Amino acid sequence: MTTSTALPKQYDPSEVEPRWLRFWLENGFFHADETSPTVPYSITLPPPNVTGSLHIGHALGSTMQDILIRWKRMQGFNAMWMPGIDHASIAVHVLLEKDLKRRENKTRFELGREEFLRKAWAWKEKSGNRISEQEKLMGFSLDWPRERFTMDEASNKAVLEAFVRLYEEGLIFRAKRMINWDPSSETVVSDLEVDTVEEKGHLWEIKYPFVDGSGAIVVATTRPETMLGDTAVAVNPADARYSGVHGKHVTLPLTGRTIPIVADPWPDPEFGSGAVKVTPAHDPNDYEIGQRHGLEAIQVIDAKGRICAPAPEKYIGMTVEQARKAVVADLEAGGFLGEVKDYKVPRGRSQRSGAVIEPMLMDQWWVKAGPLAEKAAAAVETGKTKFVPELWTKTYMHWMTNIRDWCISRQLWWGHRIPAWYCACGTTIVSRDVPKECGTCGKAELKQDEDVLDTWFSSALWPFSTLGWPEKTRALSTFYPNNVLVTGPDIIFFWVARMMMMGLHFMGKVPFKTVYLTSIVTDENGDKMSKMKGNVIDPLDVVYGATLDALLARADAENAPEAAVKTIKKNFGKGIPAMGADALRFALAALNTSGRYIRLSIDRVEGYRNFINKLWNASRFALMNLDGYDPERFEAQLSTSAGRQALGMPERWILSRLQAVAAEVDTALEAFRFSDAANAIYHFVWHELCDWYIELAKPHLHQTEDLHQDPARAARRHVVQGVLATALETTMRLLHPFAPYVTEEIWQKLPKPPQLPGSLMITVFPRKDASFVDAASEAEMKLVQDVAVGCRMLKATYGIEPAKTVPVAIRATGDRRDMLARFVDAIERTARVKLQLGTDGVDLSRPAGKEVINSEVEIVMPLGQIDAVAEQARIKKDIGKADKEIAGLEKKLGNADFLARAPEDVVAEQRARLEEEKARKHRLEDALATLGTIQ
RNA sequence: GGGCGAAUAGCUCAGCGGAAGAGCGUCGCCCUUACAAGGCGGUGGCCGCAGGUUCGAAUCCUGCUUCGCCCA
Repeated sequence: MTTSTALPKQYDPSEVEPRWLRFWLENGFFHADETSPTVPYSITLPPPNVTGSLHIGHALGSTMQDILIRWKRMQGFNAMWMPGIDHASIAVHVLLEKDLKRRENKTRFELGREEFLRKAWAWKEKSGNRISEQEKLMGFSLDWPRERFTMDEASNKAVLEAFVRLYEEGLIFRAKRMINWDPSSETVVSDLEVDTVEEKGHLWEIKYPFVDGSGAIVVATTRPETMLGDTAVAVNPADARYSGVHGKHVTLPLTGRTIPIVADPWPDPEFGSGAVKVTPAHDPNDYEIGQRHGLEAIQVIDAKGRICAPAPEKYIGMTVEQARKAVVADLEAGGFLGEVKDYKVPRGRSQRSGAVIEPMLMDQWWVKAGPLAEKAAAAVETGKTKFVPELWTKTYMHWMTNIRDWCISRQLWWGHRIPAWYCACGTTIVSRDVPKECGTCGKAELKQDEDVLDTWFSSALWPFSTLGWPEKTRALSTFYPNNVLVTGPDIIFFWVARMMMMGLHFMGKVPFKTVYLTSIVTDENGDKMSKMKGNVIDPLDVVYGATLDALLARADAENAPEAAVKTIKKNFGKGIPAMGADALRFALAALNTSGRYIRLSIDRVEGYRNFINKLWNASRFALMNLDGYDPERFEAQLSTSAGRQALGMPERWILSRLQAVAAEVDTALEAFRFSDAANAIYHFVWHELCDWYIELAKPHLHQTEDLHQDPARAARRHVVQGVLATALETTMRLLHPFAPYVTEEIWQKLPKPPQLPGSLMITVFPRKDASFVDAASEAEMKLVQDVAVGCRMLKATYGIEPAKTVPVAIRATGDRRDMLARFVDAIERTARVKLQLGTDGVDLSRPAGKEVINSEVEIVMPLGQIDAVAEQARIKKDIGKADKEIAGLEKKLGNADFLARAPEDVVAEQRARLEEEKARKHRLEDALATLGTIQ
């Protein structure tokens, strides 16, 4: 019979997802009320970078957050998930400047600050909206009315407040120190934004002649051009070769400058000649040496990375590369050049622009990190904030205890402008508002600092600035601290550490109680995904599908290299089929084990799409067979013990299993073991509910003409309908945080008691109900399954079609025989056999397949013909296995130490196993013997 | 150079002191009226190597080998 609930055979996410997304948004289910008296549970989404679109790393982290948020929301918590976008100062600069160069062949300086910022805001508008849109499509239940941007007015207010307070407390200061300079973007970058890579270079030896004409000292360097700024030569005081030269002076070639030789522990006698040139203005180690010896720091490289005065006229204006060649040529011409060797040179490169970093001495703004780090380290040490997986604690602690001051000023335009003003009289004013006049000299002509703050400065305030800080808002008191932060381990230093420092400083409390670090998503070969490589999997392509042409067109628009195009053709030759958001989300959860990487491929997602489809079809089956089902009547029946007794074994079994799964999911999620939770549901749905329960339910669900004349059958049918509907309904709740769309769709269609809320996402998350746990039914079902599988195996072994029903006899003893007697129909149904208990009437001398289930149960399947040799081989193999087991157990039990020292229950267990295994072997030998008499 | 980790089925990974597991793949047989995005069954492991602790080690300890990552 057909009903109006007939569903398509294949689940179609594209039809389902938009409907429920709209429904959830229109009903405001994602929004949390800060005045609610219920217990809060809050997470702040790591704000995606405005330069990009949602990538697979976001999809992973955000899916885990949504799982937590939806789970806790269903558990009755006041769950709030804070959305937002990050302004990504330097990344936007790199992107816009590149674009500017290509389209208009201009630099940002030619365009001007105002016009550049206009472009940046336009970019933000477009890109920011796209990211939010993508997050919605993934089904993320973010609290959209609260959405924020790290450069909006409220954030700016927070940034000003934080800066001024830290300045007043002496924790922000301005100082001339060695910094990392990116000459391509013309800005400082922090230590963390510089990657040191070994590149091919040379080691040059240069002779610096002694002033007194007594020869020359040889120094080794990888950067000869910096010699223009040398102010000393350093040798190790322990280096006997140079003991006579301390305090002597040399003439610096090409400049004629006289510089001293100093004794300092830094030079490694093993390196080069053992003597090094010292350029305090352009090398961090040299700067240290300079500090120790009071050396002058002479800057010879300017902000654009070009040689500048006081270097000799001829080099001024050259790039570093050009100057290196020129200097080396001139040294050689002057006879100053010694040996030149190939050498691997460690070189700093900007993570963002890729430019070679120039260490420079400059005036910049700094955060004094020491005192802040001390508290941040203590908070983790005392367990106020925990890292999951725990091993990241070490990474965090190591950095916190070796903290360096944080350079926060950037010579960029897109960002929070530093709230500092300078007066010609030399006064610096740091203020929340634009100051009208100089407090020292009264002059009104004040100039604001041109620079902006490091993006991470505003990000560090994010967990509380998003909740209204510095105002004392209700939202802040309700949702701070957050319960969890979910982010990647790559930004522990950049972000997690700094939120800890700022949160503790300004709020007096840690910003989050747990930090869950996600794995890194790689391609199926374990390579990091990158557009340059062409191995990226775009989450929305997986959700909606993409043709190869579409993928190639995009790669082309992004100027992807040839190799990337090749990889795309290879990896996605047939394009990407549409998987739906649920399949991707579930895949990410199921693959998210505690390893550091998740190897994702389309095939893996496809497997989980099949799972979603399986669930869909199980529900479809149920809905086709639930006519006449009355949820209230069934609920009433379950609430009485008499009603419970009326449940059949399979019903009690599946409800018992359901409790186990609910418990597993709960404990797994508590421990952030997303894959365990997902796999528990997967296994339950596929291998218990579908493979067994539904199969056993089928005969009882069958609608027949005489049903109304057979009250017992009708009652039985109703019970089975109820259990099936209940199991599915509970499964939808359990699965909802992982796969919100399909579960909502199915749940809405399922018949259920009327008092439930209007959406699955606001129902109650299942808890294990011990009253449904039924060990006896689980044991009985195990026996049914073992026997059914044994029958299927025999059928498969003898090439009998699975669909064909054949007679089998079961030899069973003791209570097993009684048990089996009760479940004959179940075995017949699931194994497709005609079952006879006992071997009466079976001619045991005729050919038969035999399978020993355990010491008490054996299957005998009479056959017309039998390949006795093959069957003997099969049984012998099984005997071999039993022999091995027996030998191992006997050895163990023959060990007096084992008997004396192992716990009693373990010994008893091993003894029981040995007995069981011996009996099983006996049966197998019988089977083998009978087989020998056939023929 | 310093630190952190990983080596288990063909692949990806669970298990972390008392019977070697899952998913995917692979190989058979099946369009059995929920699902071929499916069903049924099978195959497949010196748990990296060498020592040690223990009655008992994939699991704890030490060393080695090989691969990652972070910091200098």
